[in-house]
Amino acid sequence: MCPRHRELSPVDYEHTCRIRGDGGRTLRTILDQICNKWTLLVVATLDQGTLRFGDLHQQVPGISQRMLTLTLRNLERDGLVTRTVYAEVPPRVEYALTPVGKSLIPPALALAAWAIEHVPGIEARRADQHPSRGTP
Amino acid sequence: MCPRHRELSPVDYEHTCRIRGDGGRTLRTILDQICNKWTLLVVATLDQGTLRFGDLHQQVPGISQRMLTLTLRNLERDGLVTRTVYAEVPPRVEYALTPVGKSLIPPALALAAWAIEHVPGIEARRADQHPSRGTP
DNA sequence: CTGTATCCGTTCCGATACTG
DNA sequence: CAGTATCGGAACGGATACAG
Repeated sequence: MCPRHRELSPVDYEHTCRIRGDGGRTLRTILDQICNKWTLLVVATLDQGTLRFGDLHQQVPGISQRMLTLTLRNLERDGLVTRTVYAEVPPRVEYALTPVGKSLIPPALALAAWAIEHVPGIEARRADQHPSRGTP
Repeated sequence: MCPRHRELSPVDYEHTCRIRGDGGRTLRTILDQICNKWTLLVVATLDQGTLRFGDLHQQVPGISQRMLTLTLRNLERDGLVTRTVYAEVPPRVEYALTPVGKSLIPPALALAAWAIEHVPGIEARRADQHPSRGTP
C-alpha cells in the first residue's frame, strides 16, 4: 500500500486503488479498448446472440462499414467475439460473443444505467451554460 | 418495444435495450465524456476527497497541466466536480466530487474489476498474435 | 500556484470507390 | 454479402511559452 493511502479507510483504499491501480495502466488499457465510440455498442448488440455482418450494420445505428469491420477485428483479436465464415454464395459471416465478451455485459450495464440516470441532467446543464450550442 | 425485440426473452430485452437504448445515444454521451483518457482517472483520484490542482497533477500519473485543466473544466461544466477558489497569495483552488460525481465511482469500479480480471489475458493474446517485428 | 495560449504531430473516423 | 483501400477533415493531446 502506498504511503498516501495509509490513512484512508479500507473502503476508500479499495475504491481508489482498484480504479487507479498501477498508475491507471490497467484501467486505461480497457478504456482504450472500449472507448473507441463503437466497441461497447457492438458488444451490447451481440448480447442478443449470433448476428451476421449485415445485421450488425443495421442494428448499430450510424456505424460505417469501415468502423464495423475494424471494431469486429479488434474484438476478435482480443478474444471477445468469434468470427465464423461459411463458404457459401453469397458469403455469410457470423459473429458471436465469447464468454469473455459476455462477461463485459454486466459492467457495461452498470455504466449504461448510470448514463440513463444522469445524462439528461448533464445535458440540461450543458444547455444552460451554452444556450446557443445544443445537440445538432 | 421495437419489432426486432418482440421475440427476445425479457432478460435479453432488458439487457439489450438498457445498453442500446435510444440507438446508443445515451450510452455514447457518457462514453464520449469518460473515454478521453483522463476523466475517469481524475474522478477516481478525487474519490479520496478534496484535492488541490497541484495534488491532482502529482497523483494522476502522466497527465499534463493542459489536459488536467481541460478535464476539470469539463467535469465542472457537467456537475461532477466542484471548483473552489480561495483568494489567497499564492492562489489555492480545490476540487471535490459532487454527489453525481461520486455516483460514477461504482460503475467505474465494475469496469475496473473487469479490466483487472481480463486485460492480462487480452494482452497475452495480442502478444501471441504479434510475436515480433523485423523477424527476417 | 494555477492556470491560458499556441503550435503541431498523431489518431480517429466518415465518405467514397472498388472487389471476390 | 462482406469486406478492403484510400483520402481528408476533425478531434485529441503533448510540449512549450507566457500570465495573474
